[in-house]
Amino acid sequence: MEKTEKSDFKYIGNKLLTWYEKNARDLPFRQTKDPYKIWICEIVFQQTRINQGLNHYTNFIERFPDVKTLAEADENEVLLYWKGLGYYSRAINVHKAAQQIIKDYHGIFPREYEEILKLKGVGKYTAAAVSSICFNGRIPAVDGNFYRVLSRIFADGFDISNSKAFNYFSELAYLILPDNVGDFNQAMMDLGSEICKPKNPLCGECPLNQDCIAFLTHTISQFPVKTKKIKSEGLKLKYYFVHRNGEFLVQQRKDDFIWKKLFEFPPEISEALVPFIKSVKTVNHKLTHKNLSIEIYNVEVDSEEVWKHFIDENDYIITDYESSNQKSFPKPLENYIGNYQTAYRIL
DNA sequence: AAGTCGGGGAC
DNA sequence: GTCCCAGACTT
Repeated sequence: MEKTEKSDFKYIGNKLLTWYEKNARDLPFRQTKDPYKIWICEIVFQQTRINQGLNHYTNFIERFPDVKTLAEADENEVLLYWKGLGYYSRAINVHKAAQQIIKDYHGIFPREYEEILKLKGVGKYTAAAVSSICFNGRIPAVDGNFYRVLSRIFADGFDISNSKAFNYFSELAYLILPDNVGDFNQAMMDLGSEICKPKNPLCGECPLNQDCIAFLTHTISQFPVKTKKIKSEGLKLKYYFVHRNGEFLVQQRKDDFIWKKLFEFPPEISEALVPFIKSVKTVNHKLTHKNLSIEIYNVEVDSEEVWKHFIDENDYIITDYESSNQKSFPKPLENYIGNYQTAYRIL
């Protein structure tokens, strides 16, 4: 059996580039090769749809326009700009990486793939993306789009949930890799999100449909192959919204679990203080969006004396509706605060 | 090699 | 409801 030469399928990559010249999405980060901006963009859009993260990206770049500004910023302010995006370790890591660039690279963004890879929160995908887009690195930025597009083009049944999928589909990507790898990587993103979609792909409009084995054999629905993952058990959380005269108590989470370093309401209150609270209302916030249910006890404290007890005997932080905007809360709690603020102002 | 981390949109 | 998204990190 003759070994397949890499150049045999390179025309596919070139055909994709031709399509990309006419059909590239007009996105803010497409007009720059500043490695800082491309890096931030890649981090923001990890596991995140473009429409969902665009405002965050724009605001983040506006507030932290370069490595130095980001490195010198306070971590909580970085988290504030990440509010609502999810995967908050990305914000923590991106902040650390900026300091890493100042310390280890004299503030100059590293050009080599291996060096970029050393940055906190930067994995093989992101390193490849920055390297190819900003420094002409010849490395495919293999992500979920690559898995899907390549498995269809080659009608390849390799399980994309397999840990080895990254290496496997990297090999396939090299088969079709054209000269302009930076544009190629972005073209694969656009093709994957606009044409070669997970469900109901628009094969009729696909520039590669005559090169796609799955399309030609009418087996598109069979690719990619992905084994199902067992979903974890639902998470139940309980909070006390302890408030008085428009002020309420919060504390900051650790970084070892969900919602890293975000602010939350007290998850418990001391038994001794229970008799002194004015009223307790249970509000069932059915934030079951995933498998998450949150129970919030609305605790209004009547006397100044008891209120001070709460503060003195715990490490809670007093905040109010106005200044809570300067802290990053999990989305469900942010919604709760917003709703309660409305009610408070009306009453 | 498997689990985990958020939130939103499509279906 | 389920699935998926410009993945990386931990164990």
